[in-house]
Amino acid sequence: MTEATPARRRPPTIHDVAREAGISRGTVSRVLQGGHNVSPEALKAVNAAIRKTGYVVNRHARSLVTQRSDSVAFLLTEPQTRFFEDPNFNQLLRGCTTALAKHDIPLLLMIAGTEEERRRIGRYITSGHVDGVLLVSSHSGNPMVELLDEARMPVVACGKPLGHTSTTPYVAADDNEGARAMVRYLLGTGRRRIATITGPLDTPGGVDRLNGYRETLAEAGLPQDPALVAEGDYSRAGGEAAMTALLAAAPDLDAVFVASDLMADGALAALEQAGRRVPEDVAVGGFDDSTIAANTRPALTTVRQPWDRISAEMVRVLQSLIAGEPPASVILPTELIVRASA
Amino acid sequence: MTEATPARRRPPTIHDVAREAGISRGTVSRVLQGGHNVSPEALKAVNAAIRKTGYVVNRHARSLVTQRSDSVAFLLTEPQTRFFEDPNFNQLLRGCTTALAKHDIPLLLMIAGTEEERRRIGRYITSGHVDGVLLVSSHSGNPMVELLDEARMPVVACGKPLGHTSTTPYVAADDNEGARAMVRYLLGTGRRRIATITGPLDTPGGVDRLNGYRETLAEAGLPQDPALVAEGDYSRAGGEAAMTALLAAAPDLDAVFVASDLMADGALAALEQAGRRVPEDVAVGGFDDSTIAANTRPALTTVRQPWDRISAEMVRVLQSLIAGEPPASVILPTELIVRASA
DNA sequence: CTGAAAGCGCTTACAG
DNA sequence: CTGAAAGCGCTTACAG
Repeated sequence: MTEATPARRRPPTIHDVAREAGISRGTVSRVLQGGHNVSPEALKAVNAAIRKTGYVVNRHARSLVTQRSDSVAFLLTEPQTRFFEDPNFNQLLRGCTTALAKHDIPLLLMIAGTEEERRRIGRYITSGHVDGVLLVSSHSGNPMVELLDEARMPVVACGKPLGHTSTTPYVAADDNEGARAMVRYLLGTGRRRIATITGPLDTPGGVDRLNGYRETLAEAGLPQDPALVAEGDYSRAGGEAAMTALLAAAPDLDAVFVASDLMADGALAALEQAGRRVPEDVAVGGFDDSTIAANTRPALTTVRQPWDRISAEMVRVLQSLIAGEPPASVILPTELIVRASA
Repeated sequence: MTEATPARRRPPTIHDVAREAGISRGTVSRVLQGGHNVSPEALKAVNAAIRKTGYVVNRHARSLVTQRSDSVAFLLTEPQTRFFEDPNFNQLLRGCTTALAKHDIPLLLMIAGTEEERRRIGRYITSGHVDGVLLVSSHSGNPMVELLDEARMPVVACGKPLGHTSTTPYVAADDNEGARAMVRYLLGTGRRRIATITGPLDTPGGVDRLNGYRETLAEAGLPQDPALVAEGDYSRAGGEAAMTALLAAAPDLDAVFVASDLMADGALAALEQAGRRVPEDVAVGGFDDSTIAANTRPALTTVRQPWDRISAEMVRVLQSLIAGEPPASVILPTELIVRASA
């Protein structure tokens, strides 16, 4: 209150740099673009002038002429609570932010929870305020997918978007093979009555992991018993409920493959409640290797999703899309992490 | 691959709207600014033209002349892993995103984990690419605080920044009173050997909650026993370790006030390990009322931080700062949530 | 390799 | 209340 607040000075412009370097603004700009067609002396003078003036490019001015925003939206379309409780979400968000930062591209976080938000965000995105979209949504029939597709927006999804005619490129872990690895491991430890708690069956992780489970049992010559399959919703409470249901339907189960760590944590609670020891009576395998996996009791044997690679690939694919290259999806291998629960 | 990709059409400009409405671009712009000094007929014609053309303002062009970016940075300066595991972080991030969205202001997520990131982000922010900063950092001596202060950047912190000469405005829950309410509650249930697991003592939540604990015991005429105080680090593992240490130092404790739910969850594990029943032998009180509080066993009695209000207030204060109003911090009341653990 | 100039899409005094 | 015009800070053909 006592000190006068000096107005923030206007930052130096390309004009200041040009004057300082004693050359034209066009040449300064050329240096900024990579220094092609610029003499070594000019290059040197400009760089010195930039350092001296503390020049930083004005992105608005640049964007106005290039018609690119050099920014990217990270768009959440899931019902809000779900994803904001999911430890995977944080890893993905952090990974994408970091990967983009390396290219000096800011990430705009957008949450399209309500219909109104969807409209506003749709308008914002399709008006050229971002160059592309990192799309996070797992449930099928997401209206944003169609909208973005029609607007010809470069989009890459996290996980294969289900229930669309459009073919949005995506990046995902190999859900099927991850599930197979886990079930093979459980079989290898002598388990024969292996149950599963799936993710929602309108999500790729729900479907593909269930298929991996089924195929592996079939290959081992084991029967498909409907009593051994329960659908969860990726929440802890959902995992607990599903486990309770499984114990009622198939009291003789000796293992359970759970399609997410969070649900597995809930399953552990249900098993404890039922007086089953883990892993002695029932082996429990999770999926994700999220931050909670090492903290469950017992610590969770699980399938690691390579979130660092997933987010890095999402950014890479999106940038290639923005550059006009044709789309391509990528599937990344998972890794079995053995701890105490199986 | 088979279909030709039509180039994205250039969006309509203010010029298209003006032509459509049969008036000048200046008047269109005035309508966009709120419609002051515009005749009802012109207003109507412009609005119709906007609808017809599907016009959306080009923010880059606008920012270029207004020298404002109409965007805000959400800046994380904590060692990355810490905050990305903290359930509070998600609530804060979601709340801020939603509150800003109502003003049509995008949130740019920035993570300043490494020294290099700090430098790059500092340059980005102080170059006018954002109008203000929502700062998340709890540990004292954060170098970004000084930097932003020198650059005269509008910034509001989540929680009082410690160890700075600058007086960055902040928004926080009433940590002291929240701790008092919990300890009073524990006293009210007859507990007399009440321990505490604090947050890091270079964070406001660490200090203020400890003070609230101490003051309440003193007011009740109880002695201050150093054996009843252990410092945690806001992590689950830290809570577990601290609880184990407390049990060794003060085996007769009958309650523990833990400065975060995550640490309380760890404390519950340690208590179970030690064969102490909760709440019969030891009452456990947490802090935050984060998403995990209802899922611990037993469910956690805790102090709710009003994250929705905190994030809404952070956005409000930041906007008033951007508008040139003088700074003001705000302290929000907490609420005691009684569940099963105490 | 370099400079002069046009233009990106807006806002905002300034006259009227 | 309205239009003409200047200008925000860049990039990019175009000549040379």
